[in-house]
Amino acid sequence: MHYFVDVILPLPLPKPFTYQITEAEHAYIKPGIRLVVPFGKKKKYAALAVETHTRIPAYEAKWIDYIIDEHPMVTSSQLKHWRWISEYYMCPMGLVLRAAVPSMLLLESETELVHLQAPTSNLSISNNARLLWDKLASVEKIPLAQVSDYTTAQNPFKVVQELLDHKLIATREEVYGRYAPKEEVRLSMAQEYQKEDKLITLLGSLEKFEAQRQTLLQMAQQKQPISRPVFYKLPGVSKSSVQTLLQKGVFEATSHKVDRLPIKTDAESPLSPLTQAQQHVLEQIQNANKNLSVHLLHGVTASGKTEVYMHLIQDVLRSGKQVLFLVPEIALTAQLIQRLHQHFGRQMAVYHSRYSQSERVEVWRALLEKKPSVQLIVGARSAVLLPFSDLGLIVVDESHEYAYKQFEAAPRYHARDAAVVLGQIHKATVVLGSATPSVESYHNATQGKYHLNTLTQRFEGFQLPTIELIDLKSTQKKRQMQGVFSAPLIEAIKETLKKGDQVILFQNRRGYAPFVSCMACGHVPQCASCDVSLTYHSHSQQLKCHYCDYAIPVHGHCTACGTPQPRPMGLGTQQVEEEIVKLFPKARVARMDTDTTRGKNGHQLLIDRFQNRELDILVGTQMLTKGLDFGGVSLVGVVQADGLLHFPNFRAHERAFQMLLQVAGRAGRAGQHGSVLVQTYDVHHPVLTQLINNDYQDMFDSQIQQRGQFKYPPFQRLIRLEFKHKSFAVLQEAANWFASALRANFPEVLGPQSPPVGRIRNQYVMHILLKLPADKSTTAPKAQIMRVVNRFEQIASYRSVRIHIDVDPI
DNA sequence: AGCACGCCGACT
DNA sequence: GTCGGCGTGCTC
Repeated sequence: MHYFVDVILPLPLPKPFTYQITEAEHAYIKPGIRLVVPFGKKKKYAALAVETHTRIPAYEAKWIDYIIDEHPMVTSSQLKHWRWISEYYMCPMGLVLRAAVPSMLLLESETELVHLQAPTSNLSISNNARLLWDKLASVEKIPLAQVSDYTTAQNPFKVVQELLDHKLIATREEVYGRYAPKEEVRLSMAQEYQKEDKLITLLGSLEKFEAQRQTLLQMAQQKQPISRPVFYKLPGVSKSSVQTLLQKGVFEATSHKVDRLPIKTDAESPLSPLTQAQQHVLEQIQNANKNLSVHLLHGVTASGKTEVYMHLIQDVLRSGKQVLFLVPEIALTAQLIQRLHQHFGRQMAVYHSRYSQSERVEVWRALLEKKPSVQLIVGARSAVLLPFSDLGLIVVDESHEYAYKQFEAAPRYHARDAAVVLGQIHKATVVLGSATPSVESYHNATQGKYHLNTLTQRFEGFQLPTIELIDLKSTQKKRQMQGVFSAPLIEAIKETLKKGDQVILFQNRRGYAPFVSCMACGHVPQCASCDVSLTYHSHSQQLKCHYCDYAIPVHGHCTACGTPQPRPMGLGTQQVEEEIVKLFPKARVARMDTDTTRGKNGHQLLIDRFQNRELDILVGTQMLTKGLDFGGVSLVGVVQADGLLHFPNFRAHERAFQMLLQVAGRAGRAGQHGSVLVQTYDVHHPVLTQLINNDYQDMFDSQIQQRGQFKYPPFQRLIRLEFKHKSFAVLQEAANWFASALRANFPEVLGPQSPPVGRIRNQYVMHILLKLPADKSTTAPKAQIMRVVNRFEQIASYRSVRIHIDVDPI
């Protein structure tokens, strides 16, 4: 009898691969266990076992090398969920595996290992592990493939994993990677002065130096090294004395890696009581029919959705079940995470792609072991892929956010939809929260697919800002403009600054990217590899492409006709910033967009400065809209709303409404009355009317009517096929072939057409959009598409055309 | 996705 | 004559 195991390799392969195993291995291997398998001529991969069997394959199966795990690293419900993602989003399982599993758990033969110092002296590791670790101490780094040269262990991968788990070695990328763990400086008394007599002598000699004496006395009370910032805050401690004592060698400073989430709070503060309205929603959700477990929580700004979430979470945690709390982007959610941490710190872990590999692995393993310290997971998109075993509740905060949809690389999944499916698998309650729900979600709620819960009351003392439109057509006619600012907006900024309040200016750069145009011939410099105008960056004096790395210095002369001084055109945040600085030279102005927040803590630094009132005016893009609470802002100016309204996408109006309402919500949070001024050329635009009336229902009604009329979601499902090739002729022919092949099977095929940017990195791009009925299963149509893809790939001349499929594109 | 194999241009 | 460009096809 021959025995086989089917495995998923972390590669874009269409199906599992089959390897041969012994009878004993057949009895041992369970789905979810990792195996090391040979692949190709010399590569080795950690692969995931999904099935053992005795069916002899048509090819000669290779033997596996090793079994890594004793217990599955992936749970069966997790596999089920991954399969759904793989099938629904038409993406190979291997890529779901890649997206889900921290790379440290998917070691490859090239992975380089480095030796780390032991944190503690009493190690409980196997003999083989200790021998290998000792040997590794003498070399700088070794690739995983060569580990077998350093150990006599039968299963070198297992030994490596053991050392990784004990943090005795690390993968090179982790050590030198972009996301090095945060360092914290800790202070302690130098060894010499820890003896009481030495200390007393020293104190005596410092009689004339009261500050140093006080500082020293404070340190003498510390039983262990203390974090420097914490020490500074203690009574009697002076910063300069600490410096002096460090120089004298009385204190010692050591640097430690710390968890990004600070102190695990011992005393968790109790939750604040709910209002009647919140209590009502809470009970609605708790007492709902368990067969229909998805709830849309439509709560207006400042209605206290978070309080409801917290009570739900507390309840589920007490029942012993796990909770997943999804946020659109961790970096912009610091305030919320802090609040959750105050209440649930002991049971909570944050999971996020910016966390170090070892932190992610830690969370993964802790979840597998069902540890109470990770009963609540707060995370971005990829947290839906974690090994939950007993989920009771999933909260999707700001569920309308597009950041939940992965669009750059497969698997192109929508975390909100994946969360709904995950909830079904675990029979968990799913709460989708938003002040401006997506049209799809709200439609589902009105159709009875989701429960609808609404919160319309705001906190006491909270007033919604007044929203006013400024007609740019008329202010321009009356010559009431200074650059991009109208007289009423300038006046309002002036008044706000006079009051000592802060101002936010919002300019959505998309669709209005500033470019350089020659005044004489109108020439606009283009990217050499993409079909876009170059964007002007005044700080670096460069013209940059936003789609690739192409950049050229700004010439004093037009490259086409030689006329001096090409002029920047269009309107971007940078110009808004420059103009505001000219108009208000005394104001402290900063800009927040992807250019200024590149760094790891870029956002946070700016947000902190703004919150601490070190800035008066903040200019920014969408980034500003994400749930930030700034107490001092009483004016929000939208520099030009038109770019948002006329975006060529069926979701443009919905998006504009969401974005403008969110940005308006930044004005006047607690206690004070704020105002929002929206500059536009189109004051009668329905979205702007809906905005000033704060009328979500009207926005929804008009959108749902249009979506029905023009056959868009939620009435139709969209699948977008993207084709890329360096030859436009080949691409066009291939895309045309594909479109006609689809038309033979499907009634609604749009395209092929070139997207707004038709060439990126020297590759031409074409799209085909397929519409499928929303009320029928998409399994058969998707299989049909894959058959067309297979036929397509049989044609030699099309073979080099890359196809990407995006299900439910945004 | 990698990576080896293979067929065509710019060099010693 | 070779070195190396990247197009093509395979990996159980």
